[in-house]
This record gives sequence, C-alpha cells and structure tokens, in this order.
Amino acid sequence: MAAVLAALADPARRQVVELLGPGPRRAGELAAAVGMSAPAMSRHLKVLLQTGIVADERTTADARLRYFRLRPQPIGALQAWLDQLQAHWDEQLASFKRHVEERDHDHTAG
Amino acid sequence: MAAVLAALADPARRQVVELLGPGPRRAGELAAAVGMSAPAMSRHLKVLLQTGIVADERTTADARLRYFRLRPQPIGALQAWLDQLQAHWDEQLASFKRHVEERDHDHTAG
DNA sequence: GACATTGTTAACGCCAAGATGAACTATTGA
DNA sequence: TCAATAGTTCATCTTGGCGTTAACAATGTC
Repeated sequence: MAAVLAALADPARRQVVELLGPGPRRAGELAAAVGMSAPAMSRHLKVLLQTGIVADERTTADARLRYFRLRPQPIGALQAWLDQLQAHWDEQLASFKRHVEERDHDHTAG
Repeated sequence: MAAVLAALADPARRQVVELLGPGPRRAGELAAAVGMSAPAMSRHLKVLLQTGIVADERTTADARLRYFRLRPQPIGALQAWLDQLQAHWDEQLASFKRHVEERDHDHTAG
C-alpha cells in the first residue's frame, strides 16, 4: 500500500504506467518515450516490479527483450483503500456536523 | 493529481489522512498521534492543505486551536484516474480475448 | 569466436524532502 | 501587563531518491 503510493508518486513511473495502459512495452521503448537514460528507466521498472504494479516477461524469440505489462492487483488495492476512506467520510461529515452543532449549542446555551 | 499522489506517498501524511477519517483533529493532536514534532506536523499539514486533501478552520471559542478535516475532492480525482486506468485495461483484456477467441475459432473451423 | 544489441549494476554527484531546536506570532487568561 | 498555550516559520543538518556515465552480463548475429 505504502509502496504503491510511493511508486506512483514519481512522474516518470506514472508515465510508464500510462504508457503500459494500451499494452506491453520493452524497457528501451519506455526509456525513449519518457526521455531518460536506460539505467534510470531500469531502476524505475525495478521499483514498479517490486511493488507488483508491473510484471515482466521475456519473449522466447529473443531473450534479450524484456516486456513489461501492468498488473491490476496493486491498483485495485489502492482503490480499495480509497473506498475505505470514503466510507469514513460519511461518518466524518456527520461527526463534523455534530461538532459544529455542539459548539454552536455551547455558544447559544452556555 | 501528481501533487495528490506525492502528498499521499509520505507515511506521516497518510497516517494523518487516516486519523482524520473519523473526524476533525487539532494540529497538536495529530503531531502527538503520529509521534513527531509540532514543526514537522505543521509542514505536513501545509502540504495536505495545498493539495486540497484537508481543510482547516479555527473555532470561534479559542482562535488558537486549528482543526483539520478531510476534503473529498482530491481523493475523488485520484479514484477517477485509477478508474480511467482500469478502463484501459478492460479494453486491452477484451481486445486480447477477442483475438484469442478468433484464433481458436480459426483453429476449430479452419 | 568477434561484435553488436539489450538491459542491469556500480560509482558518483545533485538536490529536494523531512526532522529537529530555537525563535516568533497570535491568542487566552490571571 | 506578564505568563502560558497553540501553532508556524527559520536555520540547520541528514538522508534518500533520481539522474548520468562507465562497466558488466546475457543474448543474438555474422
């Protein structure tokens, strides 16, 4: 959860995620598309792999090529976390309402 | 969007967001709860304010006290972004499925 | 086997984020 | 007015992330 957010916090990695939306891409393609050196991209991809946001696979045709694709699970977990937060909001709004009303009550009655 | 993710990438700020789930809290309370100095918390809250994740208000009773509460909009925007990503995946998966089915059909029929 | 291609590690520098203590502002209350 | 409280801003330091180039490993091609 923390790792996923930290991973997505970086603009380059977000760009990679968006580039992988339509379909799998090679490491070199991604580096070129984002406009950074291969080593830099390699490290970003490592982060995305470790958080499970992307998965990799090598083609049987040319084992040098490494293709990266998105994995839905971590993003799903993030959405679940946000949904949970939102569930609290309803409570929170009610709580806040009570808070204000009590304050006003203290003023008017105290 | 980028700012929201960057804001939520920090563990302390995430903790604050979760603490604010049930209801509004004071700056001092948050600092104590998270276990960091007041200045540090003050800056985190500044970040959360600037991204619109939280809003603040001072009580009329004691203007020294500053209460912070969650705002739903930025989190909503984040969810929208994630939903958009997922929409791309579904397309991709559906497209792939069609491709496979067509291939299978060719195999069985051709 | 020699050489290009693809990608990762290693070594290094840079800079911004984050933490702290001290000083400052604003507010409350005796 | 003077002391206490709540919180922010300042000055300073440290750490970690990100980028680059150079070196390395693995694979494919002639």
